Amino acid sequence: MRRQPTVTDVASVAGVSRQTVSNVLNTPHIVRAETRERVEQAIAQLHYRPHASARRLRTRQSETIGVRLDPETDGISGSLLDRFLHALAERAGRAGFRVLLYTAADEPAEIEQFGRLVDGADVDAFVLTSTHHGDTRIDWLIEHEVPFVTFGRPWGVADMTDPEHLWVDVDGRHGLTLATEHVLAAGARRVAFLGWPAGSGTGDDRRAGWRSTMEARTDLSRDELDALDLAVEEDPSDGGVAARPVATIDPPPDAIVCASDSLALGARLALGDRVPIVGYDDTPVARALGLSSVEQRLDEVAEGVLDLLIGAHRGRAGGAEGVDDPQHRLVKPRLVVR
Amino acid sequence: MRRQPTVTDVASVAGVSRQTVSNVLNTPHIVRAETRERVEQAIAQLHYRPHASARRLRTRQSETIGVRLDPETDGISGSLLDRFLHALAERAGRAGFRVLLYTAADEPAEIEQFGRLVDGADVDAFVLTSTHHGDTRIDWLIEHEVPFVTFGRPWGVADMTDPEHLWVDVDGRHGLTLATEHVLAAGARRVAFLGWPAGSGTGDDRRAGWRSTMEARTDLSRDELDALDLAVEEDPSDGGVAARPVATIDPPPDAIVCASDSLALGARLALGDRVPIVGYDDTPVARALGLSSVEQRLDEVAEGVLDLLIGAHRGRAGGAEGVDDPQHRLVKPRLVVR
DNA sequence: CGGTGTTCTTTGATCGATCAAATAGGGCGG
DNA sequence: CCGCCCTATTTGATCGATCAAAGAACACCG
Repeated sequence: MRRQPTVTDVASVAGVSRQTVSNVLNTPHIVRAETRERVEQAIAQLHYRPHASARRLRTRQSETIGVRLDPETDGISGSLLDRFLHALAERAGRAGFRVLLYTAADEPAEIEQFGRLVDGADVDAFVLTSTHHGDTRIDWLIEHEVPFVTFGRPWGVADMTDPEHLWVDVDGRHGLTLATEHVLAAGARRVAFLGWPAGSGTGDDRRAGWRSTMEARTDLSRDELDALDLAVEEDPSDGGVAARPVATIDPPPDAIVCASDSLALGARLALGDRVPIVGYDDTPVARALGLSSVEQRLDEVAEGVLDLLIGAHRGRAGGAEGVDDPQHRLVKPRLVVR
Repeated sequence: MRRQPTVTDVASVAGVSRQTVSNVLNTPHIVRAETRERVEQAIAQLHYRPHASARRLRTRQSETIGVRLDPETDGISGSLLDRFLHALAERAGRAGFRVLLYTAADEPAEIEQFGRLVDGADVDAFVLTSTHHGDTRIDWLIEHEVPFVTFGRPWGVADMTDPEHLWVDVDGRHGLTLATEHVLAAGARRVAFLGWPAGSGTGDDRRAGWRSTMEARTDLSRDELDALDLAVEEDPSDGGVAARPVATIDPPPDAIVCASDSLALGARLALGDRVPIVGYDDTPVARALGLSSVEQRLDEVAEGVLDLLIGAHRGRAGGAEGVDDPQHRLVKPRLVVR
């Protein structure tokens, strides 16, 4: 590893000054075309690459996004974060950003990390993935004016439209509408929903998608719907036992739409392939079982996250033109039919 | 975000010079205890944190490890990388290192990334995860003297003991020995192996574990063993169809040990729970199905990777004392019994 | 008391880039 | 031909830390 060339080296080869080289890299339009070309040749000839740390020291921007890697590796949906990360890293790379990982055991530890990463100019924005109501991390970030975007809506009522809190989320309600309409169109009438107990924002949102579709498209009574609405506590290591209740619905439902692939797997183990089942997340499990599943468009989520972040980063909120709510974005999921 | 305090601020509060503050942070033992204490108080009082980019510019070390996020999100074992990453990020954090993600569509693109990240002083070492025989990335890194460690052995014969190529891997052979002995101890005699076609280093290694155990512990003939040795091409989206051949073994085996949880899922779908099945990787799928599975100790792998990297980083190879081969480390997996 | 180490601390230079302000080179109207 | 403006380029200072070497303080000895 011999010494890297610097702007000064490039400058002397091109017969210009340091600053002109810098201008070619950062504000090419102010450099005369002919000069620019000479500099670019010198850059190519020397294989010059700017020294990122030096630039960051001066500009006070790291162009790096911090993402916490969740400790939760249990649950079949674990690979979701993985896919999201991949989409994020890829798009970030294209936009000239890097993604730095960090871990933290709990919220105070994570806030400690925020401080370290921000003060050290390692990171200039964060993406939070597992947010919850009353999240102290969000308060800290807002208070310290550190840009951030969350993947996931804040389910507290007032927070949802807070313009300081940028978020991107997937429209789970719409996802379950798609799933439910799909099985209805295939001839089912009594479609059951297998989800989690009320109280989780995400779960309730998905349930609402099923319920509203059933109300609109079928003539089932309120009681009949209640009987088809199953809520189970999920335990990733129970071998699908939690989903057993689906087998007790009497008479058996024509189809089942689930709030997760993990629940879908449980239903599949309890019922075999007699009843059509639709999962949620389109994980490898759904693929392996040949189940239809609602796919979260993680690439679009990642794109949204970056749009919002770059918008905020540039001082103004919002990215794409013509979007009604430039601080928040709801991505429509897609049904993968198998 | 008001101006961060700098070493100079700390110095003036503590009544010492910049360099003394720097010494307190980097080489505390050369500072007199009394002075050190005063400086530490000033640091705490001002909430001073060193500016990482400034330090990196001067020291030419980023204390950051680059890891590529694999595009392959298919396959049930997808979450493996996720778990590895988490373990790596966590341990790296403790050792004062950061983990930077990058993506690349193919090998040339990845090598391009190497250049960018190294020249920009963003990263000073890499961890490679999906290596293959004749990997050009490895040649590049060795040629450019960039430290790296691979998770996974190079299966080429000569490469395996190359002292320039540090690697950590999991002893898959041992894993299948554990799995096979487990089902034998439970009373099985004719234990089948469900794996991939010969040619993949990892797959052959696992097969060898099964085969050698069967040869040592049972009186089955060579032909009988061949009949129990199944190799199938795996396609993550086939709904477990690839594994169907397990149902055709005649007479049916007493148990099946698999080269992956994904294959185990296929076997499970083909055979139901009549036959004990042992998977590999201990993914959420195995947990959900209640299957025993061989667990790769990813935390130990991550630890090994860091040991080797830090060793190489400090100029001498190797980490822990008393390890016979300081450039390579083989982690013993563990059988999770369910 | 001067010389000679030791130990601890300070000073000046530097890493590689960008910022801010100054300078050169035209073009053009008066 | 001068003055003015505009554009393209250069110069000096700076970001926040560490390196290398010089300086101060003190003890010990002949």
